[in-house]
Amino acid sequence: MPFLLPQLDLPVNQDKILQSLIADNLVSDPESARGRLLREAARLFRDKGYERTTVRDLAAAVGIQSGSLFHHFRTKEEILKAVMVETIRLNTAVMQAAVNAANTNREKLRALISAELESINGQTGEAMAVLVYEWRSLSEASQAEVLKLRDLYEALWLDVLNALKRDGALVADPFIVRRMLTGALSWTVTWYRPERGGLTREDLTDQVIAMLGLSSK
Amino acid sequence: MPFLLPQLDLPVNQDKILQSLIADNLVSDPESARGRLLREAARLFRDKGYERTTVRDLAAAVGIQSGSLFHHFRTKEEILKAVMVETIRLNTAVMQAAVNAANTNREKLRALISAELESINGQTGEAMAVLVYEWRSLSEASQAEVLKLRDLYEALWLDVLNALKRDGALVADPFIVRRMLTGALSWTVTWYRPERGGLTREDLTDQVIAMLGLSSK
DNA sequence: CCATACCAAGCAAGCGCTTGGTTTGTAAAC
DNA sequence: GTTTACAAACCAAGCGCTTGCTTGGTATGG
Repeated sequence: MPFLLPQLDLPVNQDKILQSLIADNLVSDPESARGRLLREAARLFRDKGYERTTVRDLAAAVGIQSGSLFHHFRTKEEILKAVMVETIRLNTAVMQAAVNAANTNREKLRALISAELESINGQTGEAMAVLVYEWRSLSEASQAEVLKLRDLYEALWLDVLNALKRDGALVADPFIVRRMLTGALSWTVTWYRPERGGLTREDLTDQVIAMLGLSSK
Repeated sequence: MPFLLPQLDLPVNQDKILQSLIADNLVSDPESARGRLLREAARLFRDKGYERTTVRDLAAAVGIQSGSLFHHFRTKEEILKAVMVETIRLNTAVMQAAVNAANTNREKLRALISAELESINGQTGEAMAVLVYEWRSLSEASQAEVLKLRDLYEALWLDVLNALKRDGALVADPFIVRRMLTGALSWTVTWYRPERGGLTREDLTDQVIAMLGLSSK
């Protein structure tokens, strides 16, 4: 399957990937007016939900009047869509790089799990939570657009899981495992607090691998 | 730990449990005006989200005027809370019965997984989805109330998982496994469609057990 | 007779978004 | 090097509508 995003050098350099995407106009520069708004929007949408977040909240978060928002975006929903689209673009590129950097299928899966945990609980965490939990606030037309991008992302996982199934390392169905992992990993956003508590992201990755019965064998 | 809900006969009879809870005034009769409203509210809250669901929507769903709602509930939020509280009461009782009906710890875990999948994807599915995904729409005071009930529910899981850990059947940390399972199982509501597709609930339970490396050994 | 359940009407507040006009950054024209 | 031109970015004000909820009154069943 052809993959259109640029292939990047190893090891995974998240900042380099970001710069590349900004250059291609696929993601907004976080320091631009648009980028700052999207980051604040992601935070507000996650904290209060899309519906409870008003355009006045969004405007206040970046220090402008509510009406001025509509100079940058035609509707409030367009802001939500932009958060989702840019997030999924960035994360697909990062995950792709993580997979490329790994050698065995086991390592690839570990890289995917670790990278997704980082996506969910790191810098892009707010936006990832929005992507997962505000899905139904998007119009159907927008859902279809985002879904196409999401399919690319999911293909990364399924390739690796299918390979592990062929190897005999995985017993359960790859589709189902991926769906279970989607739920399990995205749910960490509700309870995992790496800053207070000894569990590092790598520890958590180990736990997931152990849960799947794939520990270092 | 004392458990205050009534212990019921085996095998698990969901209807009997429901009748018992209705008698104790812990859950509304689904055929009463209040019960019908709560069922419709759960459906609407899940489909459109709490915020997008208006009191006019809720009233129309049971065929009354919007103002008349406030004869039964003081605020819209009280409706959300009632949906959550009654759902968690019912499901705790059902799960408790399911655990009691099983003999080994492996069977108990299987019963819990199967029962939670039933809760999420069966009759009470709408309400369970609301319980999971509309949490932040509750005021903090209400959250604290519901949290107490949820702790009872979670204790059921942790007892079984801790026992499996002691047996050596489980490698990963019980707390983490439970949280992963919470995410994974509740996420099924977004993709699992038992009616169209060969995968039965028992099949899905098998897959989860297989994923955990606990298959019939 | 009276509480319970409801209706018809509408209020105050907040919502997304529009409008008309002003400031600001930039770059060519002189 | 100042002037002119012009679009992008923003403000102040508010419109039209929907929201959760209230009010005063009317059926209905025991």
